[in-house]
Amino acid sequence: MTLSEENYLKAIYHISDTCEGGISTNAIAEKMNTKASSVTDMIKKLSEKGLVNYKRYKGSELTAEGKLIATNIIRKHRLWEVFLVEKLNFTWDEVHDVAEQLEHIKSEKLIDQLDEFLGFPKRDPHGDPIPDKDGNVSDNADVLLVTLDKNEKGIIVGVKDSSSSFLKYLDKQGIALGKKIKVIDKEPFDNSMKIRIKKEEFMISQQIANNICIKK
Amino acid sequence: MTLSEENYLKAIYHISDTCEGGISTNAIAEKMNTKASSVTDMIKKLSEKGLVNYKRYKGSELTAEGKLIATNIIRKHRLWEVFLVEKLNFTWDEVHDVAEQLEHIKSEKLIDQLDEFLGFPKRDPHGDPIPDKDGNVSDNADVLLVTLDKNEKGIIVGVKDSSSSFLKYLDKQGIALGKKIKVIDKEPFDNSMKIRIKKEEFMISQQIANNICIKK
DNA sequence: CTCTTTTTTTAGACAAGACTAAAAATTAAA
DNA sequence: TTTAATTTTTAGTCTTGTCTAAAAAAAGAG
Repeated sequence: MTLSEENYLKAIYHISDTCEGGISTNAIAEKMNTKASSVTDMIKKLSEKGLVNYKRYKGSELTAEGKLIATNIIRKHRLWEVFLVEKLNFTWDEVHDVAEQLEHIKSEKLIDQLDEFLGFPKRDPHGDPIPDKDGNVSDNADVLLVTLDKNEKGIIVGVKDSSSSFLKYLDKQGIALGKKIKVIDKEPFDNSMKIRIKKEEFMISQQIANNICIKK
Repeated sequence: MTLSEENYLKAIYHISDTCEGGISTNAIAEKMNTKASSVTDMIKKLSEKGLVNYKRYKGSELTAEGKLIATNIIRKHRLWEVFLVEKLNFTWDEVHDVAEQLEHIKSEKLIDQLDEFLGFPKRDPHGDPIPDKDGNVSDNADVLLVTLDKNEKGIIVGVKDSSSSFLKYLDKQGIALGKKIKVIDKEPFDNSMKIRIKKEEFMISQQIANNICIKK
């Protein structure tokens, strides 16, 4: 696996998350910041290796093997993000570029031990789930509110913090299980967000958004 | 800096440690497991970038800038080795290949924070000194006995462990400050070594060798 | 000091991964 | 359904880092 091959698999995996069926060459090119012709070349190579299913003009799809490799890279990426934030005092917006490099380090022992060292975390600092070794990703339907981007919406299905003070706060704001929620705006600086619940719009801090589980 | 460029600088730095003057193209080729012609090409490139001084047929030498880059990579390598051994339960013979990858991760913050997280270690698990950010390497003349390879020799200049039981052991074996010592053989499996002091040959364990300081 | 051996460099080629420009297939529109 | 627009692929080129084979320089031997 070259670095480039790994990045293609990861890109296809991520696009597959939001789109159904075969992934278009153009979509991959956009994600990878490259040209469609380059994508075609690489897809052919990955296809020959049995990592994607590809038919000319019909788009691409990861095979089981390709998907396993992709989730493994994502697993590594997210574990490193946890490490950077929890152990090395990175803020959650600083981690991405470094994790993007670290995710390509090849050593099974390294990642297993890192996982243990971090206490087998379930989510990365952005609230995204960390896949297990076999590529199982804990139901992606449930995510933390904090991971939603501007204009995304979902339904409140749980909270992480269940202290009474937190729950009282939710009550006061009219935040309750089963309510529909939409992100109106998101402030990149501190990840506070303006949300709407039942025509009512208000601001909440990252800390709050970090503790609310959403089904997309 | 590409990965390959970094590896060349590192190789030249390491060869310079044992040899004086300009480093021969062949020596670099051997260290890099490549051919002399490839080395010539790369050296030219590094020379144009001002990282090595190079004259046709006369060998190469790192410039101050090249040396700084090399020591920085070595700094990263050795810090990661400490991390792997101290935090992730690697044994000291397992760390090299992984550190070889990690040393190329680019992030100043990462390495600064790692250094702090590890408590600003002075040596890696093999006893080699960790360069500081400015490329200063603490006097390389003193190393741990355990770092010597087969056939290397030196003079005993200190011990790390000064418990009485350890010192008694040394006494009994005739190991004392100022004695000349030569490594006759080294067992890769457990890093135990056969050493010679004054015509007397005997075996010592890695644990012992780890606590004896040598001036080469 | 000349001839041989070794070392180093040049010249030309190749694989990976990217790009541009042009051709082919698919999709959309009239 | 026949043309127009878009998407995808092919063909050919470029760069990086490597290689082999051959030429050039330096070092060693007689």
